[in-house]
Amino acid sequence: MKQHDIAALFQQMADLLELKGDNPFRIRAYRKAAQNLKSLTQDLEQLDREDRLTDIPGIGNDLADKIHEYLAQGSIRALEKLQRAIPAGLVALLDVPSVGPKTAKVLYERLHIRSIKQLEAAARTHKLCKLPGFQETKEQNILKGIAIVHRGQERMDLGLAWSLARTVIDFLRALPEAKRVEPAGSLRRMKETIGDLDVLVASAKPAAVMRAFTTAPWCTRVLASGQTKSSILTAEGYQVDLRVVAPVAFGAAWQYFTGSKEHNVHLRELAVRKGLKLNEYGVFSNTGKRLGGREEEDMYRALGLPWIPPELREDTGELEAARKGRLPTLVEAKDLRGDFHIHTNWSDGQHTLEAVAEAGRGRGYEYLAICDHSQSLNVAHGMSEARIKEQMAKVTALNARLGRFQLLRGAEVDILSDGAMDYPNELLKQLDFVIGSVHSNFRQSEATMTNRIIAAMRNPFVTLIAHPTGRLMGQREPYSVNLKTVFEAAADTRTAMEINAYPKRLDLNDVSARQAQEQGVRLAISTDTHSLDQLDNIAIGLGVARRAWLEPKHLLNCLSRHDLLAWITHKRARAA
DNA sequence: GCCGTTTTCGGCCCGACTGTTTTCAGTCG
Repeated sequence: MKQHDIAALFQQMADLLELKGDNPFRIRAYRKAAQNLKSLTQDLEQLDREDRLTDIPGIGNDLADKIHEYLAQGSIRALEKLQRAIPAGLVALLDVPSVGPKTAKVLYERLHIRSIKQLEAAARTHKLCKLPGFQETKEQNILKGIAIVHRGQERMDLGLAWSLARTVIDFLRALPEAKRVEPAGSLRRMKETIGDLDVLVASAKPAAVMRAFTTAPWCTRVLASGQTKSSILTAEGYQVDLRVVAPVAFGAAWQYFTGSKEHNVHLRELAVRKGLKLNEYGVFSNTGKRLGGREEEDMYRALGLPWIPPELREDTGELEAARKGRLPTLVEAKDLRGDFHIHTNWSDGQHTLEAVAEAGRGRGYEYLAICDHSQSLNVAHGMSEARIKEQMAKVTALNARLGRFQLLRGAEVDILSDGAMDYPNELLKQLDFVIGSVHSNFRQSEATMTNRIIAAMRNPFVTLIAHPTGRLMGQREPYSVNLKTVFEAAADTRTAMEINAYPKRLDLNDVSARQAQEQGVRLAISTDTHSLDQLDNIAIGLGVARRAWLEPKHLLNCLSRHDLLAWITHKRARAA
């Protein structure tokens, strides 16, 4: 994906310009452009061919030229010039908490430090505190910062982040001084990974809340502690930021603390143009009169906007949509009538068909699709043809006793290296719901992998392509596949694409799912459940779907069982 | 470097916390 490469280069240029002490607004322009490139759902090379790169928000003539230069020649001269001027290691110093561009510049100019290793050595031998503006404390803080870098704390996946957040939130909600406690930040926006947790409390006694927070059992180190804001580290090394505000300002603070930063900057710019000022305490007129802030809605209403769901607050068009009254009616939990991609102990799941059915009915679903592994996937006890026929009979018998809630007879069928399915069509046609998945030969070329998946979609009995990129966050990179081409074929063949809700997968991701929807593809959120507690991950997948601007009409899960089966039959009939 | 229902030039969000300060710069989100 070229746009991601260019986004990274623009970020790098921003870092280098920062070290150089360049115009901060110019630096911001590079960062903003990088951000917008990452969330671009159009084809960058096509925009370039059509000379429409400046249609991308934040891209003007200058950056358009640089994008074109990279696409044509694979390099950007301006970046190379910067790289020659500024030693490579210097950028890495910015990773150290408490070291910003000014500090890094002094370190380089005075002590010729150009790597974290050199910085650590200088700090340990007390060379830093001899520098102007440096003292013992700053030297110690730099060493602490280096320790944090070395521990290399990875971002939390969304599942882990929510479980930690629940611990923190439950603790704070138990405090008598806390009137209201809510998650904020990227956690509330349901970003796929979370750097640190943000929690907001409304209280008339902030000091008591702060004291409880910084002495909580899961707090092992206090990074900062003030009247309204504190940061701590948990034993696992995760950072939690707490902000305490008066109840009258709760909405303003929740809006501010939820972000994203880009959304807030844009929102505040709109406010300035209207002669208003937004901050975390409220919305104010130019005479300083307070116009609101108790509820989040106050902040948007003052600008003539409807409330914007947190998952959309990424400055990727939501403010313009809000202004025009075109915000999507996002899918909600209550719209979901079922889940697909459920494993049982017939392959590598933990629970019986009966237990799964009971859990599905207990959640108020209309259906669950039982999709155990196919014969080739030996490591996951893939089912032989005889065995899946046996399972189908079992499901049919079970359904007779279930009533309104029903299990769908399905399978997660391997897409073999050549694009063939791992069961013959005579068997597939007997199933209600067929998932096609790539579980082998991940290293095929992009063209081969793309054709392999498209071949599966052309099979009339394949309903859904699961985890379409194969990534496992922190463990396995996505395989090479041209998603745009895949989506074209998906729309053409009426094959749905999965948003896999397993927290380390989450593919399609938010940007790709939005792109798929824009190309007319139907999507499905499914949990890939192997043990019953994982059915709860539907909330994580729902977050991705909402970040992708999806409405109920875009999702298979929102169809009744009757309409779902009709949708599946349509593809099969058309192929016949 | 971008951008315009004030503008093609002159703006560009806003505040908390820290450290080293006697009024503020740097960093962070």
